[in-house]
Formats: sequence, C-alpha cells, structure tokens
Amino acid sequence: MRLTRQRRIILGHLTGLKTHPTADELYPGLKESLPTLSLGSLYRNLESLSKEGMIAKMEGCGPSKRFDACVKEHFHFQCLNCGAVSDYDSADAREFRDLADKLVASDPSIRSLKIEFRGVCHECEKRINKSSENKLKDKENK
Amino acid sequence: MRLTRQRRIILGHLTGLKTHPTADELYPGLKESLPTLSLGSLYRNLESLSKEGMIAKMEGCGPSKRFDACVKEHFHFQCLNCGAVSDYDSADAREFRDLADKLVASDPSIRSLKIEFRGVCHECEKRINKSSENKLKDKENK
DNA sequence: ATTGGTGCAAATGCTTTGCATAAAG
DNA sequence: CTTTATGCAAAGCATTTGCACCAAT
Repeated sequence: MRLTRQRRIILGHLTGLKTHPTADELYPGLKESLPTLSLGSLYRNLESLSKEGMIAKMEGCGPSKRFDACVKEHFHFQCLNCGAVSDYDSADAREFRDLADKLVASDPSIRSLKIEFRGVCHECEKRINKSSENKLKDKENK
Repeated sequence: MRLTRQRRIILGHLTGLKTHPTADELYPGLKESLPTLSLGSLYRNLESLSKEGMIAKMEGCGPSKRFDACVKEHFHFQCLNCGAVSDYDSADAREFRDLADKLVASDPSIRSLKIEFRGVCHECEKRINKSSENKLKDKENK
C-alpha cells in the first residue's frame, strides 16, 4: 500500500481526534484539506489503513464502523444515549484486563475477548439534567 | 403486544435453536410453519418480542443482528472463521463475570459491560485441519 | 369501531464495487 | 508501461417504513 498524500492526511486527521469517528463524521472535516475526496475513497482508504495495522477499525458499536488512530489495546466506553465512543481507563479496569488476559491464556479455544463499557457520557448526563430541570420549571409555571 | 399465532411460532422456533440465528437464517425454517410470513413481519416481530423482553437481540456480532430465546445473562462465543455464535461457560468465565459485576458496581458511570469471547469453533477447526491435510497430500503427489 | 398485526413493495442507511481516468513507481 | 489510487455512480445488503387490508377486542 502506498502512503499517498490523501492517506497521510486521513491518518493525520484521525490521529488528531479522540472521538473514534465514523467515516461519515470524518468526511466533512477532511473535505477542507482534500476538496476532491469522495466518500467511497474514504471508505477504501480507512479499510486499507486498518488492513496495514496503521489504524483500528471498530465494528459492532452501532450501525456504522468507527475508526481509531490508536492501535494498541485499550478499553472503550460507549454512551448508550448518543452513541459516542471514548477511551476508558482506571485501576479497576487494568485489574480487569489482567484477569481477561489470564482467561484467554487458560482456554486454548479462546483467541480474544471483546470488552466494551457502556453508560451515559458526561455531555448527555448534563443535557438530561437540564431537560428535567426545564420540565420542573414548566410544571411550576402552570 | 399481542402474542399472536405468528409470534408464538416464531418464539417457539427460536427457543428450539441454540444457534442465535439472524432473521435471514430463521426465515426459511419458519416459512414451513408459516407459509405467508414476510421477512418484514419477521423483523417487526423479532423487534417486538425483544422489546417485551421475551427474546434477546444481539447487535455487533457481524453485519446482521442475531436473536436468542434465552434472556438471562450469559456469555457468547463467536467463531472468527464462520461467524457462528454459541453460548460459553466455564468456571473461569463465572469468576470473570463476578469481577465484571464488581467493576460495574464500583464505577457509577458504567451501566453495563459487553463481553464476548472469540476464537475458532470446533467445526471450523476440523475443516481447517482437513484442508491442511489435503494440501500436504497434494504436495506429496507432486 | 378502534386498535393492533400482516404482506408487500418501496425506501433507507451504511458500505462496497465496477469502471474509466489519473498518478506513482 | 504496469501497478496502484481516485472519483463517480451504481449496486449491495440488512433493515425499516408506508400503506392497504385483516383480525381481534
């Protein structure tokens, strides 16, 4: 695979984000640096880059695939409300990872373990609190 | 939601399977008992049944959703080769589940944890061994 | 009579593919 | 000059939706 200008810019752009975007989310920002970029080529290039191990392709976190410039193993946290995916780490999580590794080592039929954390992200939490505040106010005004 | 004849048969059929089929895989077998069943209605009914908590909808295990008549929490094992999904249980797995529950309890921002085992299923293992045997024989014959 | 269920076909959303052109080695 | 990359439009696949008809309360 050739690391063309287009691919370098896609890679650079993705590296600058910690949001694990979908192809669709990535596209508008990329168009600024690459006005002729087509969505088809973006898909092809994300696929190529991930096949080369230069980026990670995340499947099964919603209808669309997400991409991550960070290739080394780490946990993800997905918001049940908005679908956004962020990295997750904590002492407990690291302990958990250790036990997971042990489990994989103990059973030869297991090659890997997919682990994903789910909850409500800070942004959605705020939004939800605000909207319930507003509902209270509405009631008071009636 | 009304538990119509159609839905009862879909539910019964799914209960008889331990393969966690996709809508597509379920369809042909169901057509025998329900000749007029449309794929659209199957999707709608699987959706309704899962919303009622009568079956489990599994997302993120490939391009198609899978459905499971067993609603109580349990681990799944997915074959990296053929995509088939089966249940997974072992003493180590139960220990793992306990730690996962602790982790969820310890961090209030976490609502749930998605855990999935991956490897190569027995059927594929056999198939792969056979085909490598054949390749050896081919070499000998040359 | 009103509500909910079904079949069918069309629409949707995300992604892939075919093909002609362009760039890189 | 052969291979690889790109843009565009069309196709693909899993799923959802609109609508007319039907069944059950």
